[in-house]
Amino acid sequence: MASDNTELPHPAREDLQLTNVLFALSDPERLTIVRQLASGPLEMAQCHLSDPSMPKSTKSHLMKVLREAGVIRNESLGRGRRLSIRHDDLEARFPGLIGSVLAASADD
Amino acid sequence: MASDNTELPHPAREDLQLTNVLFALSDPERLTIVRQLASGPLEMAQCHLSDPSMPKSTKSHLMKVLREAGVIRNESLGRGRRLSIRHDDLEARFPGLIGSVLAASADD
DNA sequence: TTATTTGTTCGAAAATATTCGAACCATCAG
DNA sequence: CTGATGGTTCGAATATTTTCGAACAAATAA
Repeated sequence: MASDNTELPHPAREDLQLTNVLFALSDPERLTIVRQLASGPLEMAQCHLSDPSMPKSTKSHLMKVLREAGVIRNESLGRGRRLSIRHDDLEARFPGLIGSVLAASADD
Repeated sequence: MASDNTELPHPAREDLQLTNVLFALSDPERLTIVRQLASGPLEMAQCHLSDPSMPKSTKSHLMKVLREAGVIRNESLGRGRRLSIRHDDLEARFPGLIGSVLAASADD
């Protein structure tokens, strides 16, 4: 095959926009996702939402917003997806930001 | 007069929600406002937006979102309004957050 | 091959946010 | 009092997000 159809587009580090990142993190459901990824990469199927009955298309959309903002990485892995926080890129562009958000969201 | 009609409601420190704060900061125009307040309180009339022709009702609405999220304080002062960042409250609830946002937004 | 698991994408409906004029209110100057 | 300045609030139009079913696609299991 000529191209890998399963890889999704990710913004380059230098294209990350602070307001996009803040917006992506400003939704409780999306923040829940990011918190689960804080301790390390996770397969999407193991990443649970507050509402377990949420349709997969909605879950996919939440991931899309986070990915397009540059908050998470979404790679094809076997049958599913491997999700991870783009720590290095976020830290390089917005030092301390993701850390303070995660720390603040810890005590809820 | 029995009550001061000119004072607007502000959420208490313990009621500040991280996602509300992130959302308020996720708009470029609102972030511009907050950046101007970073160096100290400002009278609203001296707080300029990127678009100088923006109607005052729109400007007032931007301030409302920031105030209701608990990011800024909006007090009546003489004929106008005195705006300030709620540094202490933000720092108490979300340590380091506002600082990293301001630092990240500095180099744009 | 066929079926199952795991997700993405599309399109339309519903929910939210934004924008802005008009009306209104308070303060200060004259 | 009258007018000018500085701002809030309301309502309606517009724009953006969110939600979710249906259709599709890739990888694995049987």
